[in-house]
Amino acid sequence: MKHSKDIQPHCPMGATLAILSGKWKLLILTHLTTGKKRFSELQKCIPDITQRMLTMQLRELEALKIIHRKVFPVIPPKVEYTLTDIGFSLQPVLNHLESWGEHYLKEVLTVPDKV
Amino acid sequence: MKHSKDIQPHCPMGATLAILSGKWKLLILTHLTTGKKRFSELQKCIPDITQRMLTMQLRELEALKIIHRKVFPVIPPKVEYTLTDIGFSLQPVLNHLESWGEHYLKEVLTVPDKV
DNA sequence: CAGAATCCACAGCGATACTG
DNA sequence: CAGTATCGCTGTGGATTCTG
Repeated sequence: MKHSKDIQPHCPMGATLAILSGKWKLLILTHLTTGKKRFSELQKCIPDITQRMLTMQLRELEALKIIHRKVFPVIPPKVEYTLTDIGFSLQPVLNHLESWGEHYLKEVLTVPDKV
Repeated sequence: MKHSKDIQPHCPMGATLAILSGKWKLLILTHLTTGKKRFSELQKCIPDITQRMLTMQLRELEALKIIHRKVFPVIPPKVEYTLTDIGFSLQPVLNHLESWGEHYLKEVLTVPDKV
């Protein structure tokens, strides 16, 4: 059991977490739900990410079959990223995560936090 | 923006992820959904975790108001951990995550992975 | 344009020993 | 029993430079 990236077929949670872990995957996924994006477009959407990280996370997501990478053999290079079917099926999950997050923040910020 | 632990009130996703990140939080949460547990009980439930890590993750979850820590001032010490209301509200989210994970694993393992 | 390669800092996690 | 304290490894992510 080296790190959390190892996906065991027996552990759905581990698989899910492997997909959601990483600092930028959520952002990338979110932006891809609005349609296909080129590498440079993603960079604009997520200004703080470096090329290196964007590349790495995209490759991971590709290996996990969450996104598809379409390379156009042209000069200058052009690559388009799209969600796969499985990738799209993540959307409701992400929404659920987000709506819970809102609920959580509201609750926690409401509680007077008695020390 | 140092690391992903920093929760911004504006980002529900970030909050949610901060809660789910960490190697053991899911396990701990899962075990606590079945009722209150003492420190030593959690250790038995999760044999591979070290005291240090168990302590750390529990403290994080406590700070995030996901669990409650009840200390009994007795000798020997006794501490009970329970889920807070917000902690309990996480359950459906976790189930959703898990069921998607199952779906995902089934799909991905099915696809012949054409290279 | 879309990356690959290299170098590096630091957070996460683990092992072990000690304590009220 | 339920923790601290200390040490160290390793992986993740960042900055920068180079390329087809």
